[in-house]
Amino acid sequence: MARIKIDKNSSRKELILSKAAALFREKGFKAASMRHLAESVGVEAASLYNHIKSKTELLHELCFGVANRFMQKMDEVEAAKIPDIEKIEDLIRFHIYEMIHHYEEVYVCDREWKYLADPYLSNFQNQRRMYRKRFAAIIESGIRNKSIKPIDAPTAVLILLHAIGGIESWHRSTQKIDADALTQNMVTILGGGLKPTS
Amino acid sequence: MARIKIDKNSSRKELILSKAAALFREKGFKAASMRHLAESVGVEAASLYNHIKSKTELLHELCFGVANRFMQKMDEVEAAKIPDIEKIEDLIRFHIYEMIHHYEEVYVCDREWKYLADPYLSNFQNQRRMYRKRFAAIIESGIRNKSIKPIDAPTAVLILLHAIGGIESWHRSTQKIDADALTQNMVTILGGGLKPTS
DNA sequence: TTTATTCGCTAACATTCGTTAGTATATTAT
DNA sequence: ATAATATACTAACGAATGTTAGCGAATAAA
Repeated sequence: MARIKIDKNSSRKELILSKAAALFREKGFKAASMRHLAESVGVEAASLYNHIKSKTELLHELCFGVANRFMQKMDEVEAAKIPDIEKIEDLIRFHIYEMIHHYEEVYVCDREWKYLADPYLSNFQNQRRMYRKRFAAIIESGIRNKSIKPIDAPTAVLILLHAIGGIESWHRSTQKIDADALTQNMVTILGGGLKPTS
Repeated sequence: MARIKIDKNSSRKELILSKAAALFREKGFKAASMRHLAESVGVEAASLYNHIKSKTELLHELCFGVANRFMQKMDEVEAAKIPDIEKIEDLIRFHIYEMIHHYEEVYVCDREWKYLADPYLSNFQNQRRMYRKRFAAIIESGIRNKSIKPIDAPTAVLILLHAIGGIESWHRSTQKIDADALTQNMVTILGGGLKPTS
């Protein structure tokens, strides 16, 4: 009956959350069972409920943890006094950074949010819609001042966000180039597709 | 005890397959139950088994149906005597076309293949790896003859494929631009990111 | 040291799952 | 009309699921 081991600065709940992120990412939320999660934590399934309220709560916390970070970044970028194209590249770099350094949570947030229960589900969807609108607004501003090609902004946002989601494949790839090179390549290709062919 | 209604040129199994695609897309493979599927077909769950072998078989057929179409297209494109950049745009257009016109199956193939059981799983993963390799080879050829920017080809493939997967969001969007415009926008952005800034 | 609290355990629960067996009805072939 | 086949039904199965109750051990507070 050994207790869950914890480092300082991380509660038992946080340990469970991080194991849950890894498991949900690997198996998918529905396929991941509390008994699997318990095993990966090193404990019996029932014991988890001394720390968490439900399986869904884990998903809530993971999804909103990620969503909040992205919203905060968007606040910063909007407030910054830099050209639109730099704002976009800044956001792209942030997405890539998050995808690389908080891989499991970001992936889960991206692919498993549909299993959230209302009212969290609607809430999450609204946040996501809002984020994309704000992203598109930056692109549209760039189009108006001719620093970005005249394209359909929502489509561009869609492409950018999903393209970055593709790092998932990179992350599991065996022969991966280093993270900086990856970032540079992505910014080149994605940014290059936006700039006008002068 | 009314039988499943079928149009000519489509067997009962094909009807079940198409309903399964829609259901797996909406709920995810694990969350979609045979009882849900039965309901959407208009029949009791057990009755499905007069037409199919198992739930997993449905996933097999959906995934490999899609995968085979893409492989065949790749054969054609490789054999065509056109510039590399056109090959790539051709593939991009094909991906977009498939995503728009066979939305449910392509989406399921893209996101739910991990629930395939071996040996289908390994088989599918191999095909996928192979497809990307061939795609990357075209890009590398384009780089060698200077018609494409010197970028990391596998990264570019990753971006292209996932970007197109983003049409999923477009498909469910309320205010969607028309399909041709979407295609043109995507080709502009993605193709533009590859061409050298002359 | 005693007391209170945190936490992990076993056992069990009600559901839901994919699937099978067995039977009855509808359609097709003879 | 009769026989054969295809297909839908009800009922039930064993397994797996998320979760709760209740008990004892470990830790922290007094």
